[in-house]
Formats: sequence, C-alpha cells, structure tokens
Amino acid sequence: MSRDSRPVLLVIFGPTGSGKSDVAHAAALRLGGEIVSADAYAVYRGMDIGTDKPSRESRREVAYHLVDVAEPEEPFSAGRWAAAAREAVEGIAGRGRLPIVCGGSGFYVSALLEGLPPGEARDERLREGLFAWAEQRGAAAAHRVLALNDPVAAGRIPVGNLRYTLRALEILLVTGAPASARLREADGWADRFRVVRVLLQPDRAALSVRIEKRVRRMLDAGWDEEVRRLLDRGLSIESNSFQAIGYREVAEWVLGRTSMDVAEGEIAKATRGLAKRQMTWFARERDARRVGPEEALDAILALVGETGGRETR
RNA sequence: GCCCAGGUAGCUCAGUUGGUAGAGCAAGGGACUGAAAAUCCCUGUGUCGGCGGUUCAAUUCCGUCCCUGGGCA
Repeated sequence: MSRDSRPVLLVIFGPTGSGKSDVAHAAALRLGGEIVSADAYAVYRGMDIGTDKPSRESRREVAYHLVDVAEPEEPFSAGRWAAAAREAVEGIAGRGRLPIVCGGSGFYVSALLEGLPPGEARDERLREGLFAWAEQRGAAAAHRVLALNDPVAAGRIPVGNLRYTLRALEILLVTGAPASARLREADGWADRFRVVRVLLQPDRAALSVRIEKRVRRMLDAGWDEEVRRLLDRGLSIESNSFQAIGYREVAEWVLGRTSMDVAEGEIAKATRGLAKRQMTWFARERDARRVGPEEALDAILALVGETGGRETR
C-alpha cells in the first residue's frame, strides 16, 4: 500500500441548508485550511444576507476565497469562477495549507475539477440578438434552427428549454462547430491533488425545517434593507446577481407589491426546490463520501488525517 | 333539537345521467459543456366520511350514523 504524497484538496458539497459551511469552517480551523467558496452568488459584493455569506468573525478566523470578488452589475460565469478558484487552490496549497472547496454550485465545482471545453465561445451581443430573435419567432422555431444545424444538441435539449437552445446556437455561431462536438478539456488539473470529496446528506424533512428557519433568520437580519440598498444604487432586477433566490421576492415586498409573508413562503419554496436540484446534481458524484451533517467533521478528519507526512494541526 | 350546504389526492376543488375518478397548487423524480441559487423535462391508487340497503355493478341512488360550515329555535 503506497502512500499518496500529493497535497489534499478537500471538497465539501451539500444542498443549501445542510450545514456545510459550518463543517468547512470547523475543518479549516482543525486542519489549518482555507476555504474556497463554491457559491455562484456569494461572489457578489453587497449581497450578504441573502447569500448567507460567512460572518466577519468567521472571516477573521479563516481565510475565505471567491467571496466578494464581483460587483452585482457584472455578469459572472462558471469559467471565470473556475479559473479564479484554481488559482486560489494552488495558492493555498503552495503555502502548505489545506484547500477546502465548499459550496452548493455543482456546475462550478465540476468546472473546477473536470474543466470546461476550451474557449469561452461566448458573445454578449450575439446572445442578446439571439434572444430578441427568439422572442419574436418563438422557442420552437429556435429549436428547429438548432435541429437543422446541430441535430445532436437539439436531440438532447427539450424544445421548451430556450436558454439551452440559444446557448447551443451561440456556440455554433461563435466557433463554427456544433456545440455537441465540443468536449471538455481533459486537462488533468485536479490530478496533482488527492481530492477528497465529502457529500453532506441531511434528512429531507429536517432540511425543510432548517430552510424555513433560515429564511426567517435572513429576513430578521435585514434582508429588506440589503435589497433596498441594491435597488437604490440602480441595480436592475434583470441583473444576473438578482437571480439569486429571494432577491426578487424581497424586492416585490420592499416595493409594496406583496406582503412579507408571501415573500417568505415563496423564498422557502424556491429554496427547497434548489436543495432538490442540488441533490440531483450531487447524486452523480460517485467518489464522494456520503455523510450526515453531524458526522461530517469526524469523517473529514479521518479521511484527511491519513495523508501521512502532512501536518494536521 | 330542527332546516340548509358540504365531507373526493397533502391543500383548494371538479366530476362520474350507476361501470372504482382529474385539474390547479403543494410534493417527488430527472437533465445539466462559461446565466447554474439559472434554465428545463417527467410524475396523480385516493378505504371518493363510516356502516347498511337496492343493483350484475355504488364514490354516484336510498337509509342511517359521524364530522364541518351556515341558519332557525
């Protein structure tokens, strides 16, 4: 049995409300780690309460990366996140500390570990043009055009999924090649690490209750003021950042179009839906160690402690 | 106590001129190639309130009981 001398890269996944942040924080304290947040919306400055960012105190105790790295007006992307996350992970490991990737954005984590196809193949103006065109012609027409030019992609994308249809057309127009022929870059970036994946699997009923409490807590913490500040600075509710669960609902309430109770109920519902989609995504993580939230820290200590030669305190 | 109106999916209800039932919401399952907390796809067996009766057949008709509204005393 040979010892694996590669540095450890700890990855903690879990649905929203599973308590993964607390586990990651505790693990960072115990193991001398730094946390790379894998949250698509925690990257935005000024969106603190609704994204449940780590507190100031937490951030004094442990270094957090990929939090507050963009303005809410900026469009963001999995590619941008993955590039920055790789840099952060390399930096942490280079300092001899334990990189801990923690978050619920499965697509982002897979972009980090498995990579994305080379080249962004993204064109904001073209994207807008395609959208305007589809608005007029309809989603079915857009899908038909895709079926003519990239039947494989069209076969995989439901007619109703306009966003995926347009993205496939965008790739086709930008690269000149079908989206379905675009392969992930097998860059082997993650091979330099011993990747330890831990998946938190909370009890579903308990999770639902935790989500409700969390929404309540966020509203009590002044989520409405946060949203008002964002609206006052002129942030459009069409912005990418404003797609984060709860922001539009709270805005409706702040603008007097609905009540706080209605907003609260809708946010909890949307969050439960998110948790379900996250669990579906994570179900594919065959190599992950599945644990309940309470036993997660012990499991992590056991898994990472085996490193050998690596300082664990 | 009497008179009405109801009791059907987790919730709100529709429906069956007698052949064991379906919408919305909720919920569950799934997909995912730079918007991903996004976007999209799929999924409805439930003693049709209980018990009797009529009938080849009752959730549907009849009787009775229970429960929930409302009204009258």
